[in-house]
Amino acid sequence: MPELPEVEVTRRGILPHAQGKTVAKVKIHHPKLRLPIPNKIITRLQNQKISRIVRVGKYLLFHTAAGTLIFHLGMTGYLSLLSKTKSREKHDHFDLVFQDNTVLRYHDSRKFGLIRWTDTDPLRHHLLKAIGPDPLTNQFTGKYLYGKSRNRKIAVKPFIMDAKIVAGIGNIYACEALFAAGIHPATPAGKLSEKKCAGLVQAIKKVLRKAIETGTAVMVFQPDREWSGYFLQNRAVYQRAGAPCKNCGVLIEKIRMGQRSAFFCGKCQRQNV
DNA sequence: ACTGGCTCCTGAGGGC
DNA sequence: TGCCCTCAGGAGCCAG
Repeated sequence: MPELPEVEVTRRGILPHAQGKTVAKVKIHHPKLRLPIPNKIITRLQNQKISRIVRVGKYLLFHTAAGTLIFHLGMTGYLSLLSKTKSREKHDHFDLVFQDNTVLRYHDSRKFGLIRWTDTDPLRHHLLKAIGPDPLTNQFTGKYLYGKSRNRKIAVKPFIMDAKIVAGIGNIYACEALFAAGIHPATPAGKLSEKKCAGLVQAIKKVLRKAIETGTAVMVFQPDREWSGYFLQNRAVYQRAGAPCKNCGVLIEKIRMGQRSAFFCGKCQRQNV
């Protein structure tokens, strides 16, 4: 599952190969995603230059003079750079063919991804307008999180996974950040002190930055090499149920919260806030 | 205003 | 070896 760090490493990887290039052709192979890929992008993107590629949460925005292509990789989506037309495989949905014949290809087996187009400001697009700040920006502070969490009874884990609060924190990094901050995932969000909120925000930024650094160092994104890296190598709790906590040795627990699994150390992560 | 549950989809993995 | 069942999960949407 591409989480925010994977999306950011994808952005950095494709940047030198896609930004500044002009789209010669758009090919929609399988339009069916979470929403169908709109046909209008074929004409809208043709002959447009990709001026900037920006990330907001887990969304990637490809800006052109005519409008913006909005990408979300969903659960299983990834982008590949191909030096020339390579034979298509199952679940290849979409190609951006640049004037120099390089191809940016979108692959997504579970079809949870999303490709949208907007002629106007993408931040006013209905998918993005209600979204909270990106966690790596200066708008995401302890004070902000403290203010948003007042009177909220929801558990802190689903709270920080709510895109309206903060954009793009998925299950893996929610678990990892809560471990790093020493907060039990079931703690009601409204019970967190201002200090705990500050610590949680710092933990979120830290685990995300570390994953981005690791991924950037590990992944060499170049034509004909497919992007497929998920940075699970240094996880402290995620999918480690039954294994000893790296901090205290107590066995990591797994509980079901809503529709998601939460992993945590019952000794290092407390509800006394 | 909040909260929890449903839904889309397919590959992986476990059990037998 | 192979079949079948269950599960995982981002996030928008909807009902209570």
